[in-house]
Amino acid sequence: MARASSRPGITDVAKLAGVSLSTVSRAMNGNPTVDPALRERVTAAAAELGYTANPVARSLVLGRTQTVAVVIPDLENPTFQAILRGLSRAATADGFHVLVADSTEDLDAEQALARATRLRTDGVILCAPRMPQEELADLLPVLAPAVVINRDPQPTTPVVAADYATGMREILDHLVSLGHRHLAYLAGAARSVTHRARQRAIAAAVAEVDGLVVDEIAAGVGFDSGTAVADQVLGTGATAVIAYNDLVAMGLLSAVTSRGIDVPTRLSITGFDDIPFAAFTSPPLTTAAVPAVELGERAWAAMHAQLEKSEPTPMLTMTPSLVVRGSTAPPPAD
Amino acid sequence: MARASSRPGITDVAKLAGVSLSTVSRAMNGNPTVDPALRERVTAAAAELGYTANPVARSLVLGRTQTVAVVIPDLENPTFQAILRGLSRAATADGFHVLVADSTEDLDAEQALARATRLRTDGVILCAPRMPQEELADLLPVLAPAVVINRDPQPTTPVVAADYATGMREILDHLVSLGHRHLAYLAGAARSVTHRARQRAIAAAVAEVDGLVVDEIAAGVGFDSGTAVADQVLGTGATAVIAYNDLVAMGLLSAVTSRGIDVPTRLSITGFDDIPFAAFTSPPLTTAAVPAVELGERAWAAMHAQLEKSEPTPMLTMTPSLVVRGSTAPPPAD
DNA sequence: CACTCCCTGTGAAACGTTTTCTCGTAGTAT
DNA sequence: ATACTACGAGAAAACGTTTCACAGGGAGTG
Repeated sequence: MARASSRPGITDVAKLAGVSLSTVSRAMNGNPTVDPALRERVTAAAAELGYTANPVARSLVLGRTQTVAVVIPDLENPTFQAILRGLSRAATADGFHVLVADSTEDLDAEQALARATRLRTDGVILCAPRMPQEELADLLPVLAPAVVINRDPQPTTPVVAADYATGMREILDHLVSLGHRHLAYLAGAARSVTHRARQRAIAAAVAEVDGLVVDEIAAGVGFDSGTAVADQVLGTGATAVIAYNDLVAMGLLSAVTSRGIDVPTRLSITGFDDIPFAAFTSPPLTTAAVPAVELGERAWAAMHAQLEKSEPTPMLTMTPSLVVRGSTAPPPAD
Repeated sequence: MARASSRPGITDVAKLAGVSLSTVSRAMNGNPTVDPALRERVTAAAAELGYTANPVARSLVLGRTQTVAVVIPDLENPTFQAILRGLSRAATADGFHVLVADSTEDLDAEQALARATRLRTDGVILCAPRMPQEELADLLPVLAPAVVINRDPQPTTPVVAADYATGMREILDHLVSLGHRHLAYLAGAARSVTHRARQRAIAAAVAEVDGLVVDEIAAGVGFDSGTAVADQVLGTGATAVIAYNDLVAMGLLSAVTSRGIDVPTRLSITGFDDIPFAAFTSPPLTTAAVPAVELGERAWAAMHAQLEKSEPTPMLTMTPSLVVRGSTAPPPAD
């Protein structure tokens, strides 16, 4: 007999309903080979006891946990927050749970975290823009099933990504069409895949547009990185600056504005991502909108497909859309 | 013999090391009663096989999962994001995993979600500002161990909360000291505990300050709610408006600015929370800074204390600090 | 009336650990 | 030399479920 304090087990239900455990299990799981009358008795007994099957025990025997892990480099970054949000809601809608692991930008922790969380979940969605490709290639097989976000195509793992190169090109074209020829690019994470995509777009634009010059300035990925490079940016004489992301753009915007430089008349600034607050700076930020929530949803869909139908999803890329707001204008006349 | 495809089990390690399962288990768990030489052999065998104990099986026998659930009403809200961030990092630092459940403001789903996640975790941290107290009181015992965020004290469950009444009072005092006597309060979630705390602070201020009038206007909790009530706010003739939170304040700020009303010279606006972007609106927002990250950290500490030492934490409240920025000024002279 | 077949429900094994209990061996003391 | 202690290792039970293999019984058919 079970101690009264503990949660009721399947045995308790069986005893109360006067059947065997197996019958209870089948009845609860909707197995059609169980007599309706018996099923009725069982569900009644279960309801009376407030019985719910222990998911841990189920997981052990079934070999699946109904849970997936999401590894994110930085929960503070609005883009990753949006990805997590889209993913979490989509997974919940399908009856799955989400384990969230914030690697806090720690490259070493990232791997370990991914492996560790995989052990208690059915798969991991990996958002690791800075992890070296080689390391990633080693990691993915042990993580399978996995889904990777914002990386180049992988041999065996579905990738869901935004097309940063195209988004970047749209920004470049926008600035060029405004008349800018001397730009500055605030590079973020040097090792990140999305940074290299941006560089490709820049190289292509420089090759195609006569007289276009783009100075690359090392910066970070946060607001502070933007403020920190303000003087350096102004020193280049560029008439427009392409920030690595909206956060950096906002930092730069704030710093140059406080130096008395008007945006956009004296200097144009663009961001990237279109985070929720990009529309509310002054002036509001021209940026390339990355559909982060949808990225998360698609990542879940790719995972779900592997889990249920063990059907691999092809590479899926989504194109950011240029959002022109008030932070860009033609270069000053002088 | 195990099929080659599967992960190595404790039996495989035992076989390779030439010992029994029990010894492997003891060796891996650092049980001191195992001979150093044997332990050596076991760890070597484990390393060779790449063995890691199956956490699900461990959880079943140990009765703990090393995982906690966090139930959040809305992953889109920056304050909840910050709470989650603080919580997640603190829990990870202590070797725990975090299951995140976004109830998407759905009151019914909230309960079910909390109960369901509790079954696969060791406890749940509940952030449910709108759940009726009676319902909460029924729920908490079944969730135990639990920690509640931003609610009034509960009989058996630790509560970690920001003192919204005091924060509100500081805002009120700030506006009064600037000379404002006619205020508008944009009420957010009418059923939320923090709304009632704000109301108490308003009532107290009105009782103490001669001639102080505060009009309460129903609004929501998001940016759009702020824009939606702009005309209504202007219609009251109030010289300063206290928004439910920064999001609402930003919406209002945006709407009144686009109507040509200057903030703060014609109208003062205050927010609440001090979300990351409150400093970057124009003008930057005067607000009461809620230490959300720390709230999350403390919530984890309270949970951890229950889990390890089964020692209940007393009610813990943190006081928001007034951050005066550019969105408040003395009322217009006329 | 008897045999076979099918449908239901039961018993038992399995999932991969931890841990208690027990046993054997070696060392020490009388 | 014998007996007792102590310590380390193995066997087995337990965690709570699912599911396979089997048995029992009822019905249909020859």
